[in-house]
Amino acid sequence: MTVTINDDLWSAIGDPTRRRLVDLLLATGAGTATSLSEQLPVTRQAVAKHLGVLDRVGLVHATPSGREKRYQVDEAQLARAVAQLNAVGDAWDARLRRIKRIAEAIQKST
Amino acid sequence: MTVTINDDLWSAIGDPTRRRLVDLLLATGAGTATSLSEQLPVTRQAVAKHLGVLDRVGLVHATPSGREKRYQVDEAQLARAVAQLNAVGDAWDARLRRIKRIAEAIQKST
DNA sequence: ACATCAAGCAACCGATGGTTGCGCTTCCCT
DNA sequence: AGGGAAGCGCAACCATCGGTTGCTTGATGT
Repeated sequence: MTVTINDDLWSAIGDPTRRRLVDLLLATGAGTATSLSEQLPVTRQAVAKHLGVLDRVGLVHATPSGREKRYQVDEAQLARAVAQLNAVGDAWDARLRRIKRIAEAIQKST
Repeated sequence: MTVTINDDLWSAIGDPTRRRLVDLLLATGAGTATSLSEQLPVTRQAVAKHLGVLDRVGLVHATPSGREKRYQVDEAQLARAVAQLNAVGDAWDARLRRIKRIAEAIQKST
């Protein structure tokens, strides 16, 4: 039984830089492309692109304020993403436990 | 507190096709590039490449047998990957709950 | 012995993560 | 009020990656 997941959402958080971006936004509450890029080993433009894809999948949400553009995490969408992570993790975990159980049963019967 | 994770392992399971590959291998126990490609919407060569990266990060393990090359999941490594999924999920979940708690406290105090 | 099936190269293509460089708007400071 | 600095957006470019097609090579089974 394959877990049905939204590939867009998953691959959004599949990128390590974007994951760190989400981490930073969660830690500081909000940030701009420039402020975030100062705490990451990539340029502002790269951060801006990542914020773009995070925005597109709804994980993050921007509010322009003068010459700045503050981003912050969309909590509901992030919760959905976490749920998907858990779903896949649980499914694989169940498979692993089942395999182990069968393996033990075989071992016992020999 | 950022969760320390192995980016290689994560981005290995970040790709949707590779995730389905792992699913298939878990479901059927083992498979070759050819047999797996028959159950996926991609060519054998694409599957072979994916099996290559899964092999490189140790999520999967090949045993050549004649002209075939049977792959199967490395359970220990997959367990480690699942643990990382859970770690990130838990960290974000904790953050979300904390934000919600603070938000409620602020609301109450106004 | 020979056709067949599985795997391995190699070249190519589009998308993506990253960079540099430039221009434009908004702010702030004297 | 004017002008430099700050922040953003756009464009071109490059390397890597997921995917394809085409061909070769090696084991299998009649």
